[in-house]
Amino acid sequence: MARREPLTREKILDAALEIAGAEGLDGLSMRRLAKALGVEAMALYNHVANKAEILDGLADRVFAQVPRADPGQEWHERVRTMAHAMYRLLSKHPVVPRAVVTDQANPRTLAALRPIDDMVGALFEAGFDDNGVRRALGTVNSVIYGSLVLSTVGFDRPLGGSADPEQLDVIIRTVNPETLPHFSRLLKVLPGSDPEQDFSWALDRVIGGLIAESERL
Amino acid sequence: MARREPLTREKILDAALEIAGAEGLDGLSMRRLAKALGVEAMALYNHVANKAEILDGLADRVFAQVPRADPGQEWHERVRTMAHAMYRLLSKHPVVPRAVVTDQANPRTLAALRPIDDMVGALFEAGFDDNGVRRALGTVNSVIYGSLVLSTVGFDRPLGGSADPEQLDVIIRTVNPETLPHFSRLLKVLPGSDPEQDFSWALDRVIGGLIAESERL
DNA sequence: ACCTGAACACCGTTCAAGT
DNA sequence: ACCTGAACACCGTTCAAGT
Repeated sequence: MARREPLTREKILDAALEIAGAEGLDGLSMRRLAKALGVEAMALYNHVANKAEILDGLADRVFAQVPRADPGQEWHERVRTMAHAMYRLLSKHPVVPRAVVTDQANPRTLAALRPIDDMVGALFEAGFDDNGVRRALGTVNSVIYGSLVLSTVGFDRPLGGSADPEQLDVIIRTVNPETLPHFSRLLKVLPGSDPEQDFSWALDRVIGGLIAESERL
Repeated sequence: MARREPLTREKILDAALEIAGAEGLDGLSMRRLAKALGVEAMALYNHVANKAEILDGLADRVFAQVPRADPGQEWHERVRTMAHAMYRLLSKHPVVPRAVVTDQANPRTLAALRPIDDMVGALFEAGFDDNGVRRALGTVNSVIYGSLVLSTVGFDRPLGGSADPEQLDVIIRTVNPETLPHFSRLLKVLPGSDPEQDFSWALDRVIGGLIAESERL
């Protein structure tokens, strides 16, 4: 009846990542997590301070998987490669961007901050000054996180999205081409879209803008 | 002892916007809202179906305040003006972008969709085809929502931000210039930044990218 | 028509008690 | 050292009952 091995922080994070993957951030509760580990909720507090520490741990794990940039590449190639890697990893674990943008997770281990440091390094190499790098980093981060959170929401794939074709159909009949002519035209091409490809397009527009700006320095 | 006037949907939304403004999305509960209105929580259900309908109502109200675009302006001026107006309104009511990106709100009244329709119209005028408009809209939306949610989070203003200078100080001592050289250099210019100005810069980079793309069509 | 009380099925977290 | 039971202060929502 006794557990063979006692609980550990690592086992808790393993289970948390799995539950969050299957049931989303809202499905990840201390009680639900404890049940998956065959334990009472309060046992978790022997290994983590609170729920925030668990979410930080998940974020740390995911960010730590972003590969180092190749220093041989040009700065804008490095930015593109890293932004892509972050997007792909975070889209595999949507709980992390969701926790980050709602301020529930705030990764701060060295491994988690390393990718940001590399990205900042690339932007300094582009010739931006301190404030320029802050703005450029903010721009890239906005596109990464904005794309991630909006792609899991009925918004830029508005009011239904490809996830629920039946509801989309209702919207198509609801949105009147007389009152919302452009938007209703757009509804036709929302189902067929690939979020990662659209992110890639957005990122290229942003990096194009950064290159143009860096050439004026 | 009796309330002079009975509860209405409008009064509920007024109170909800005020509570959310003062205490954030997490502070806005049905029980808390009812208390502010001098009523029991269950009374709210006579006027709204559920909490989601309240959040939709808040989003509808805010989006409905975005002014129409001036059809005399060039398409990219219209996109810039509208994106700015949306950013400024949404930053005044942070509960709305937060509810949108977490899928708790999904505005769908005509008044709320009108600004998007205008934006889509401007992008069609730029010469993009259906899929191009979808990607361009996604790019602009990502920057708007990404900037909004990250500016209220300890992230692009990382690990503390200007909101808590004491914690920022701790981070500056924690982030070792030996291990995170670029990032630690950036920490110095995070406190002095203005989120709206940084958004404006990001938006100009994006619109620059869209203009360049439209000229290749 | 509108509101309330009691209840259901949940939360995160604390604390004393058990082994 | 690690885990549990009971409790506290919350959630959103339903439903029968009151006026």
